[in-house]
Amino acid sequence: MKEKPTLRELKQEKKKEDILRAAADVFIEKGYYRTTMEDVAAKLFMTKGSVYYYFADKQDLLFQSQVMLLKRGLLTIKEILNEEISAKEKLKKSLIQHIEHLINERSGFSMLIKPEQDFTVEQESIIFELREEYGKCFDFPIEEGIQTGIFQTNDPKIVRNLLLGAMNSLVQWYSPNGKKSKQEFADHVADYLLRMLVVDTE
Amino acid sequence: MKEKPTLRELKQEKKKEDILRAAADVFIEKGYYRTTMEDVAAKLFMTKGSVYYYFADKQDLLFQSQVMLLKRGLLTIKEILNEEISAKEKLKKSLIQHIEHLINERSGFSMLIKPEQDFTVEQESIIFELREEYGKCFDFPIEEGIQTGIFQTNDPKIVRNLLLGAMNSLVQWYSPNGKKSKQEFADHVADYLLRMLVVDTE
DNA sequence: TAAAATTTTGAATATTGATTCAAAAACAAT
DNA sequence: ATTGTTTTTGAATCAATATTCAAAATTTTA
Repeated sequence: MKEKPTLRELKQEKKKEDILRAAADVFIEKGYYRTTMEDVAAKLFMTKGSVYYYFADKQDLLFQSQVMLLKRGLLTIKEILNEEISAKEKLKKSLIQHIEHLINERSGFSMLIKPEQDFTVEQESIIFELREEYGKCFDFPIEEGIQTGIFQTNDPKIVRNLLLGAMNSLVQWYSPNGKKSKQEFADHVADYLLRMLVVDTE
Repeated sequence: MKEKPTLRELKQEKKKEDILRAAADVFIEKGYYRTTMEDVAAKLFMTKGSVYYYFADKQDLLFQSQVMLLKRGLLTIKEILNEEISAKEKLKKSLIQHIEHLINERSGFSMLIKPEQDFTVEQESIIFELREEYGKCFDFPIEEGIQTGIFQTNDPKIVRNLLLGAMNSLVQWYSPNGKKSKQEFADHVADYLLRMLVVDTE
């Protein structure tokens, strides 16, 4: 049943890939809704009509580019699982792998709307201030804890961001149907997060 | 210079608030780009024209509703800072507060595009599968580590999600201009995250 | 090289949804 | 009740793009 792929088919495959890469790039940079089909086409010096020859519609482009990114990430991370190393090493390597994937592709599991892309500069700076102020509410106790020695870290800023990032992700995966009550859940999550700062058991 | 607010002005204030709340709700539920001004208006049994009487444009609605949410969150979290408790207590309380705020408002620091909102059901389920597969790559070593006793947690799923959430947030705040090299950075971050699982110092 | 198949083009169409606005309705003050 | 002010309405406008499509260009095949 296997057909030999003709030259043409190979070419077509390549073109599709190119388009997907370009699309992913632009989507990541400008956000899905703000990119036009022309943006994508322009990136490859084609016209939008051409893009439609390869892909059904804009949504298809988003979908397939997401699949591509995910598959690409999966490939490398799966290799790690097969290595002959301790679970801790394995996890650490996977984390590093994922982090580098994120940094390089600038694209995570979910697409973001960055407000700075829609707001005016004044609006943007106001939001920025508020977020800073909010962040400070975590920085203060962290700094205090470092002073008094209950927290151990050389990167308070990084940890702060990790804490906030981990929490904010809740919006996506928290389900109120779990076993735990809201309070219990919040309490446990807070404990796990706190562990990032507290190394010794008291 | 202070003017007594007339009945009318009070009413107007209230209406504005109502609209902002409604807008925030719909934005959170459907995502900014997918909500129309009519959606917002309908939520309050008004017509879109009316909304324009109170707000300049859609963007303004997004901006002001974000400000509202942020300010509301700030209010409660700031109180915690003034309490007479240890830094660790303070941080924990703040974390819990933030977590509950997130759960209740279903809105974090950034707006996300949830694929389930744009994709067809088939597309959605494919993406879902891939993400699951990806997540598993972290679950396996975590489970293994729990078995062998190097990891301590009763909530591997939660921790897994926290790890991924924290990492994915990188996309938003990581700057390549920091002191650390990419590798160093990834390594440190991974170490902090690992702390969530490893309680004892070896 | 000619015919057939594939790919590209860009203008035309379609749709969606934001924004405007003049008129109507509701309201407040005298 | 009358008049002036505020608010609401919904139809009309406007703009931006996604999408289509027939014709032109290109490539492959024989």
